[in-house]
Amino acid sequence: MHSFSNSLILKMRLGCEFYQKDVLDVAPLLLGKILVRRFDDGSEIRLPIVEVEAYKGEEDLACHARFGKTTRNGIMYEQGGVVYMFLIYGMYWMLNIVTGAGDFPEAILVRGAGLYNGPGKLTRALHLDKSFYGENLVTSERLWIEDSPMLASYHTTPRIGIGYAAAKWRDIPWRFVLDEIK
DNA sequence: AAGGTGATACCA
DNA sequence: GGTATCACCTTG
Repeated sequence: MHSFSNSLILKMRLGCEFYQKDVLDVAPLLLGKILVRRFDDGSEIRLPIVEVEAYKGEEDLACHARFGKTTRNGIMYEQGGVVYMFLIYGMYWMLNIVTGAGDFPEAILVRGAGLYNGPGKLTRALHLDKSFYGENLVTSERLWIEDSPMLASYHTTPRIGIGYAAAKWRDIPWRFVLDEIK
């Protein structure tokens, strides 16, 4: 009875309904969920998500959609549950989870999972790159997120690396960080 | 404190 | 076509 529930609950992939809500609702819910990367050889890396940031709409002056829809950010306008990848500083691919019901650009940057503390280090460790642009987390065989019964507290701060944005958006506390377990 | 690195987006 | 701009990480 105990082992039964372990294997069922701990390996439950999140469905589209999880992602197709407001980005500010989904972002904190993502903390503690298990990011799973499956490689061609069948091996898997499973890491609890510990840090995320929300980017919401064209009026959010820190969001890539602030100048409207382009080829790069187009996937942000899709229904939640797909992946938005972009390259930054010529070296690092950023992993973003698109959320919402569609026709509105919003996504969550995954900044940390497991022991990987930066968004660039995480994608390097998981071998995530441009080929994951548009990947569907509900159906993909190589990348998805699983539910976790973990209960955890978190705190919020302003987002990182967006100093160019007007104060209102620079200071808004849309970074969500899992509290350390002591 | 600063440099490496390249896709994207904009202008022309 | 050219150029400015980055949701970073490492090294010193």
